[in-house]
Amino acid sequence: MAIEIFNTQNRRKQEFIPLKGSKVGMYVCGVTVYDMCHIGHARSMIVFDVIARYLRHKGYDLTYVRNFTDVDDKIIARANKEGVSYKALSEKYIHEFYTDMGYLGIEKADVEPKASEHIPQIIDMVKALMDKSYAYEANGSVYFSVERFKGYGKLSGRKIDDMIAGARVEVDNSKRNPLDFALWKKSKPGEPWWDSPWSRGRPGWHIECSVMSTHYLGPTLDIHGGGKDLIFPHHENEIAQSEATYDVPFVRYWIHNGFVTINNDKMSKSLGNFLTIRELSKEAHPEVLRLLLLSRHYRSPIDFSMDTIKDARAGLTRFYEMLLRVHNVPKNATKPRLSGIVSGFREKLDEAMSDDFNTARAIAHIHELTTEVNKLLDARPEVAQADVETIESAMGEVRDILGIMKEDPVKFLESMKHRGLDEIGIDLAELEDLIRQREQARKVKDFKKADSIRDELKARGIALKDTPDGTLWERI
RNA sequence: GGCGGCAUAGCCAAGUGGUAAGGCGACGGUCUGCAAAACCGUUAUUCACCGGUUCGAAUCCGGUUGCCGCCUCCA
Repeated sequence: MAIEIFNTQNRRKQEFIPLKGSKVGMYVCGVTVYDMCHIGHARSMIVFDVIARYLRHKGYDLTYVRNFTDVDDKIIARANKEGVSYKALSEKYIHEFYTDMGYLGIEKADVEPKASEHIPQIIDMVKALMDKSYAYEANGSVYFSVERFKGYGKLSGRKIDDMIAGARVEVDNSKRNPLDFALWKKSKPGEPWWDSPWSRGRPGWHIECSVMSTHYLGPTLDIHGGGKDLIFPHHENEIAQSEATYDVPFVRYWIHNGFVTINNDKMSKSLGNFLTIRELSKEAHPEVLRLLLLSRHYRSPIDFSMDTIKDARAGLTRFYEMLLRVHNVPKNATKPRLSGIVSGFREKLDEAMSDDFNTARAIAHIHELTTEVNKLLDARPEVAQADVETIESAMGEVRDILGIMKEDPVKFLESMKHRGLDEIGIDLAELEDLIRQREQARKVKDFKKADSIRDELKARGIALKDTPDGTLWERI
């Protein structure tokens, strides 16, 4: 099934046709490494991780490039404040980034370039823009002239005149037009610098992405992604720089993900509603976070709360319990029972994902699959040996595309239980003792005592279930 | 002020012209000592509001209201 992608450029879904057959080049704006990553970064990384996984699953030969911005005003400011070099600071947070990505199960990109390691290429591109009169020098800095680039504003749907009329453009006397942006910044004392024809300075923010993307993927990218907030000015400026330099379309498909909000507000430090991935890793299993962040379409805002975590946890538990059930049921069936259900599921999964990476619909299909399998096993609790492989292969597909269902069901369900136990402050030995007491009471039909133990545990957040194999517990 | 987005049941949420997916919750049932889990059934004649186009609209167009984002660093 052909993939359709919603292209920010024209706000329509379009069939995905790469420039060079099955070879696909995708560039995603990574992070500026001056602080810990938050849940908003997690969403963006997960969204593009899933897009990369799906493209590969569909057989595309993908080259995925995701950069680190490791020289920039915020990094320098923070490094100076902490009395360390910009390099030491950025390296520290790159390390933290990898820790978080590892936790979330996000695959590495094929190339992860750093701005500071591409200074010669950046200088070359600035030179080229100077030569073509798209850029000018002023006081040792170099600016891009937005008026010289005829398509300026085409991605974000803005007009230069309208923006100048707006009250919030910065005033900078060295610029010819307030919207012009720095390609090269002359460094102040105490800031990192590199020699250039214009000054000892450092690159502007936007130029690094134009340089590194084309350096690794060529002048036209199939896909360029990032958060919605990057549409203007960052991506608009990238288009201007790149198309002015190479005279070919910069990007075929622009993909932008929506924000994560908390109580419907964008996360920001000033609002104090900032949740880091590190903090969350104590609260939630990584697959729960992935499921939560993939449960809404990537372009919509997603609101984050303890309730939505709980929903995601319940959903994931349901999937693993179904999987475990298939494993545990007798393998006596003479004919496979799950093949029809599973092949239907795989088709629907592909249909959902090919429709602009609709992970929300894909997840709904996993729920439907779960219901159908449970129904079948309720009617007759047995499968054929082949059914185990069938369900495993379907879950393997889910794992490859969405990055969930990677764990052994027994281990997952156990870890969820124990994670919950710590949170509500119940000691495992105490719990097991209470369960034993209740078993004894039930044996002698002292249901009053049995029920009171169950009620007590329920009040403390533990639900018991009696099965033919004994009493099981789980957190409510 | 300019540009853009969103408004679907108690909650989360899919759905861009063909007669409202999925999950959570709630209620009834099967099962159970009773429960839980699982399964079955019920839970939006209707998609913020008002007009219009159409044989037909949650979906397209115009307007109104509310919320949000971008225009300054931002995933």
